[in-house]
Amino acid sequence: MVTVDGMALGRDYATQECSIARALEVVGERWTLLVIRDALYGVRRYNDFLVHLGIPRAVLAARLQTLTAEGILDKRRYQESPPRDEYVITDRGIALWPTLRSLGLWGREHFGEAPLRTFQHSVCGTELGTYGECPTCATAVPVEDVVMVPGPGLDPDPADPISRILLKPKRLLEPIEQPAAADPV
Amino acid sequence: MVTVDGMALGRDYATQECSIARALEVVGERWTLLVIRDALYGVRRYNDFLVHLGIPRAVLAARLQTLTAEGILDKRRYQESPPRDEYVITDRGIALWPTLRSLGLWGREHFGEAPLRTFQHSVCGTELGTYGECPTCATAVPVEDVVMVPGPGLDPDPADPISRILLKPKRLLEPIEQPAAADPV
DNA sequence: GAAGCTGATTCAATGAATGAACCTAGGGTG
DNA sequence: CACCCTAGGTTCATTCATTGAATCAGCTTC
Repeated sequence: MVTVDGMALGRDYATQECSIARALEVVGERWTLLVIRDALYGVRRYNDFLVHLGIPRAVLAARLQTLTAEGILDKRRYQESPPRDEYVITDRGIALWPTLRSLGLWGREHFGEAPLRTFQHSVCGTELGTYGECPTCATAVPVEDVVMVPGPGLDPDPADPISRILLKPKRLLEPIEQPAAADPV
Repeated sequence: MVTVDGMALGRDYATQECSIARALEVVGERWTLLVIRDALYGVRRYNDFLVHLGIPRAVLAARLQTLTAEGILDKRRYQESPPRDEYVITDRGIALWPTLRSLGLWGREHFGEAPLRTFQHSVCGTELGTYGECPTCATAVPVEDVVMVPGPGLDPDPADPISRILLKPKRLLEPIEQPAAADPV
């Protein structure tokens, strides 16, 4: 019975007086930032996260709950019969875009061979800078004005349906289109 | 086959074709980003990381080894007798500054009460923007021109000596001054 | 030669992640 | 009604990572 309410010593970064440590307590767990990335891409449903991330179900359920509790995702009912919920990213989650943008750019520059996806300003088509700004327009670009454009490094025939949908250019935050009916090729 | 040897399936984010996932495979483990943060603050020695982070020794050793192998830290000898090594952040590690800056700002804005530290452009004193740029000078600020200034939210009498040194304003990357001799109060 | 500093490694106990199986509630079809 | 399907989970045994304490090794100073 070593239970301590909230956060126990040794399990978090409690001794760190630092906003970075604070942030990492919220989004620093395994899978969490990838869930937020997917939410920015427009993924909203349990099953879509599941197949796109290849995450264990138990971990996904735990992360969705934590992120909802932290105000990063918003769990909302999108149909009543049968009752179905979706997880929509909030402003607090959207505010992580500069972090994810710069992290992705770092990964691409230092570890990527071919650019997998580029992110462009929908107004002018310029690729975004390090933190998600537009070098051409010299302004911060609202996340809803960012277009994700798949690059040549992507697998042209991925296994899961969400990756297949993400092969087409797409605005961030825009919900991914659900396949209307089973219509096998 | 996107497999990179050294990473086993299921333990990493191998199925993710994404630069963010790639980056998180390198810096996404527990403690790793805090080690890099400390390295940016000028921490270089095993013992300084140890006492400042409150990290288990085994984990610190593992992280330092991984980060050195990934080219984020550079292990170099700083004295021969007795042989002593220090871990100095590389350009690849410095390139993570925008990520850490935006993550810290997010943590402060959404979870922090009082600003713990501010980061200013040494040339003009302006607080940096989201990704570490200077709004006044309208330029990207090299990390060595960033001054970390402690804020009012910090514990004025922290336990470990590194935190005590970090109570004074200090340029990033500049190595922390080692206490010359034991001089107890 | 005893003690100290630095930079580690080893080890038992705990906690988290994984993957497979199972569960629930509501629909749709025959 | 029986049956299968889908969406969104929970449960559980196994594996893996983290933790904190103890120990170690090289070198120096007293």
